[in-house]
Amino acid sequence: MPRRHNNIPHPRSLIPINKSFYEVTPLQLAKKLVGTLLIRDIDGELLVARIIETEAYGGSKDPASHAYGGKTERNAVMFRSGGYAYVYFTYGMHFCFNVVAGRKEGEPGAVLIRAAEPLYGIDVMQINRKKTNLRDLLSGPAKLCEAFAITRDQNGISLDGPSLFISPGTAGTPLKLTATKRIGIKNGRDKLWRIVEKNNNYVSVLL
DNA sequence: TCGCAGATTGCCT
DNA sequence: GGCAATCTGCGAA
Repeated sequence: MPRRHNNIPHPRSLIPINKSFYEVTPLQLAKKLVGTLLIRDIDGELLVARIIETEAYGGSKDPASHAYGGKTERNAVMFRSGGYAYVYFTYGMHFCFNVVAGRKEGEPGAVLIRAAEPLYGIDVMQINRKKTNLRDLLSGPAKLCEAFAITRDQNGISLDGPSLFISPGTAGTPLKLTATKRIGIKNGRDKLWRIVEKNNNYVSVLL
């Protein structure tokens, strides 16, 4: 059972975070995004989850980033200013959802949303995932996309609603974060750019 | 609980 | 043609 969050407002009252929130470096944004709420509205069906694990990519020189080596059609969204969704397809069957970071157009950077804690619309997530186990519902970037029905169609959209946006949630409350090495990459392994919320009962298995 | 193999498309060299 | 910011099922311990 996920623990309860009594301090979280009703989902219908959630509003998108200001664009300026995203106008920082990828690493800074990766830390800021932990504890915020990801909201998805699919034809009136509301899904809400609390982000608990992220990874930073990009900056000026990061060999693990899709933007390393220059701009292509695939990674073009990463070169925009902050606050856009960068969704890519990988391993022939999975989508991954990123939040573009940065103030200036032309400087690539993004934060991969790796895991979240389901709060509202759990039944819809279970249907989308074809799984009922709560612990496995959003415990990975591709799982999260499947549960939230995020596909190529969401690539490049602005994260200020209404179908997909991020809300402050418990942001501002002090959180205990752990920085570790990033998962599933070949280059740039030295960087501790994976951010995980510590002492989270729901996701402690991921550490 | 842990580790490994297989799935399967498209991007980039 | 190689390989990827992954997940799942299965078998072993």
